[in-house]
Amino acid sequence: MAVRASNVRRGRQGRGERGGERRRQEIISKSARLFATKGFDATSMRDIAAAAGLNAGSLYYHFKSKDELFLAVHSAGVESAMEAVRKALEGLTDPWERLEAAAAAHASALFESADLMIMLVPNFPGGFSEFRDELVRQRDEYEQIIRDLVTDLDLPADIDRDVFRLHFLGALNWTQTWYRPNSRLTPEDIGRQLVRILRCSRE
Amino acid sequence: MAVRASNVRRGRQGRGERGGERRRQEIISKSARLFATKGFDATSMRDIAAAAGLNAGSLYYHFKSKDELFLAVHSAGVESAMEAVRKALEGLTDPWERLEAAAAAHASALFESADLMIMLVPNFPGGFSEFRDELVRQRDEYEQIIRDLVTDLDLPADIDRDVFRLHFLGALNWTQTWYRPNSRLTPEDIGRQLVRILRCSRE
DNA sequence: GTCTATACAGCGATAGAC
DNA sequence: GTCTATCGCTGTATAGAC
Repeated sequence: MAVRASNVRRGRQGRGERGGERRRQEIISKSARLFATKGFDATSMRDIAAAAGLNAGSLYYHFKSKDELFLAVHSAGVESAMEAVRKALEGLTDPWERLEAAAAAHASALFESADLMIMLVPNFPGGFSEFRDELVRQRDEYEQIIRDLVTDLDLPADIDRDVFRLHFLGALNWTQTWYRPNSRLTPEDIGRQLVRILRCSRE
Repeated sequence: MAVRASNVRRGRQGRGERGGERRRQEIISKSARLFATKGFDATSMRDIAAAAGLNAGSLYYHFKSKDELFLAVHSAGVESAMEAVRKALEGLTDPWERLEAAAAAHASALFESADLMIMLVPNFPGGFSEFRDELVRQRDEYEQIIRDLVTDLDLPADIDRDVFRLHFLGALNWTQTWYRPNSRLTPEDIGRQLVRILRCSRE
């Protein structure tokens, strides 16, 4: 049975969670950046330890395996994206405006929000049998938000809403592959452009 | 200096290329499937050897390194996609019709064309300093075809054609992540739907 | 909670027989 | 052209001192 996302691996230490939790967050953050840059397989625990200023063995005090660390990173990334999108939607009522705000927030989260991304997870690492369900569950929760946005859209009858949503998220996530900062466009611009492309001349 | 794509690693054996070339193709094909399924790093030369019915060491008669094998797979994938798209464009003149045909061909190639895909290559494997330029060159050659298609489109002035192309290819390539055969839609359907979404009410 | 040291598996690649 | 055997290295993960 899958674990609740936010409660994954908590409370190992007796009660002194003050500094330990910060350390844990630091590891997650550094791992996220490395996973996103080099890929999961190409990132070694030694790399992560070096980035976080620990020795390799010490990581295993906080996470009992590399896969579990990945799960924590994924969880943090999804949660951060959900929060960003929810916040961006506040007060907006026009369906296309809402989609545009979500696209901008998603794109932005992909690159800027601290270091947590991995929305993508093109193919989940290796076997991963134990955590696969939990990863899928996390992603589905986020996708539901987008699904609702698409439902509210006024689309021609011959457009499949599922395909629309998947292409929408696909284009967005793929930006990871080609977008580099210090371009003339910000991530927000990229997201908004996408919605303008999808929206076309409609009002 | 980079090697010509099609001539990469040819003519090792004296002149008996009859069976050897078939073997080589078989290895490329099986590798492509494995790379696409498990990722480059997670696929070992032993995996490939097993899939191709060889022993691990024998692979190095055909390819002098794993990176070089990847290059060959990538090259075959791009060339196959280019051919499919070029063929699909034959005789078509309407810009949106041409884009739709290209999308269908691209999506189809991603899943069906033998087993060569890896259009994607989200981030090229590891260091790859030696082959990187050649990989980028191969991809650029294909992207130029799409670029030309987008140039011919009649788009509103506020739509950036580069962003349009990248989102278009992004959505298409991302299908790899979610599409599974025996869905109610074929890859061609997915591609055509995408163009219909982009096209919207425009004519 | 972090360190050092290390076990042990799996990788890419090579050598040499056939 | 393929096999077997193996080298050297790097990876994850663990044990035990501090």
